[in-house]
Amino acid sequence: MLTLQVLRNDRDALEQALSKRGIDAAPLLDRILTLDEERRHTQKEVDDLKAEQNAASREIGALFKSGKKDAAEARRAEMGGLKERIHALDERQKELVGEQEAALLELPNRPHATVPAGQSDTDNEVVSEEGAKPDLGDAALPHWELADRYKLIDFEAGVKISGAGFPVYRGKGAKLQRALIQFFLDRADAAGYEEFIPPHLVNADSGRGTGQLPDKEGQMYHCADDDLYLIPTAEVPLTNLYRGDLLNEGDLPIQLCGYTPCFRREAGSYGKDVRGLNRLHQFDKVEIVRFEKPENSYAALDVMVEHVRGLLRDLELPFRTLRLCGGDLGFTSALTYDLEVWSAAQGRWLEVSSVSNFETFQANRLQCRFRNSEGKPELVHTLNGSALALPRIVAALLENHQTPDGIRVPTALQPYTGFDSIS
RNA sequence: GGAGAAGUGCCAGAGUGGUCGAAUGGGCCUGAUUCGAAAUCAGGUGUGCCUUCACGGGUACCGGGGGUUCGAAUCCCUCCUUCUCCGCCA
Repeated sequence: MLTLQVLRNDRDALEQALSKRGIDAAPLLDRILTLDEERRHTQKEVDDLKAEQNAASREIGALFKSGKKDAAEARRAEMGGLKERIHALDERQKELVGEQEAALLELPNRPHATVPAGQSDTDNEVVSEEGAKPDLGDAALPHWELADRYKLIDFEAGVKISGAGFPVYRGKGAKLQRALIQFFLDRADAAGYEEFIPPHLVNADSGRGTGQLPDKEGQMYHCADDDLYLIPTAEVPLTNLYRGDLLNEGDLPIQLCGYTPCFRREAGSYGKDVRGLNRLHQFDKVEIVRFEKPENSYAALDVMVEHVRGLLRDLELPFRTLRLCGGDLGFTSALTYDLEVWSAAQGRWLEVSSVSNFETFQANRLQCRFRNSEGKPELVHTLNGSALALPRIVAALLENHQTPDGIRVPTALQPYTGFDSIS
C-alpha cells in the first residue's frame, strides 16, 4: 500500500510511473484524493465537536463538585444533541476511512525508475547471462523421465494421496531435497541471515501485511474452521515478524532467512508448462528477507541478487538475470530481478528466484517503522528473495547434469548429499 | 475441552466514573558537577489523525471490537492472549 503522502505530494509523477505497468491509474488516484479531502474535512468537524463535548463535560464535573447541582443538570440537558451529531459524524468518518483504505489497497506499488515499460514477460530486460548451456544431444531426457528412471520422485503416488501437484520424493530424490535445503540455509547463514522456523499457517492480518490479501485471496489454501492460511511463501511469516514494530535505527539492517514448504492453489492450466516439477501445489523453498533503511535498500537488493547468483554458480547451472518490466512486475514490488535457469531438455528458461524491493509498500501495510536520525518514525524498506526454490532447481539439476551413466551431483553439493552421482 | 486469575507507557508497577496520556521507581536522552567516570542534582523522554508558515493547538489511543454515561484506563457485553489447576495428547 502506497502512503497517502506520496499521492498528495506526487500525484502526477505517480500516475506516470504506474503507466509503466500498462494501467491508467488516474481515475483511482483522483478518487482517493477526493475521498481524502472529505475525510479531512469530516475529521476536523468531528474533532471540534469532541473538543466542545470535552469542555462541557469538564464544566459539568466542576459544577457537581462545587455543589451547584441545578446548574450541572441544566448543562447536562444541553448535551444530548451534540452526542448524536458526534456519533453520526464518527460513523461517516469510519466509512470514509474504510473506502479510502480499500481504494488505496487497489493501487499497486510504484515501479522503480529503472523498470522498463512493457506488457508481459517478453518485455523483460535480460541483464546478464552466464554459464554454458550443456550440449546433451538427442538423448536428453526431461526431468520427469529422469525422476522416474532413477526412482527419485513418484508423481502418481502424490496424485493418489493428495492430488496433482503434490509430488512424493523418495530415496535419493528425498535426500537431494534435504541436501539442497541444508546447502541453501548454510549459505544464507554465512551471508548473515538469521535462520527462523516460522509457522506454516498464518492469520489474515499477516496475509494483509505482506500483500497476499486481499488481492491474492484465491491463491492461498484457507482453513475455514480456524480462519488460517497456508503460507504461499516464507516471506509471509518472516516479514510479519516485525509487523507493527517501531525499530531503532541501529537495529537495521535486519536479515532473516527460513526454510518452509510453500502452498499454492494455482488454479489453472495443465500441459507441458506445468508438467513434472514445473508448477506445484506444495514445494520447498529457502527465503531471504531484509529490512533496510530506505537509502540502503537498492544496494541491498544487488547484494541479494549476487547471493542467489553465487548459489546457481555453485550448482553449476546456466542462468540469466532479468529485470522485470512494468507489466510483469508483482503488485507489491517496486523492482524485481528474476533468476532463471536453463532447462536443457525442455529447451526453456525456468524461474527459480525472484528478488524484490518493496520499498515502503509492505512496510506501510505492516506498520513497520524505525526511528530515523532525527528521531522521527519512518517506514522501513522491505526486500525478499528466493534462495532458492527447490523444484525447478531439481529439474535443472537433473536435466543439465545428466550423463549416460546417471546424474552428476555438483561438487559443492556432494558434502550435503553424501553421494556424487545418481544412477 | 472444563474451572479460575490477569492483560496499563521501553520495563516494573499504581490508578476502580470527572483537568489521567496516565502516580512512583528503573531505563534512556540533555545539562550541571568532575581532569574523566561513578554517585548526585535539574530538565526531558509515546504514536496516529486533523489543524498551523511556524511556535503551537485539537482529537484519539491504558489487549481488540462494541455498549452505558454529560464524562470511561476505571462500569457492562464480546473476542483474543497469558498464567494457574483439571482433562486430553505427539
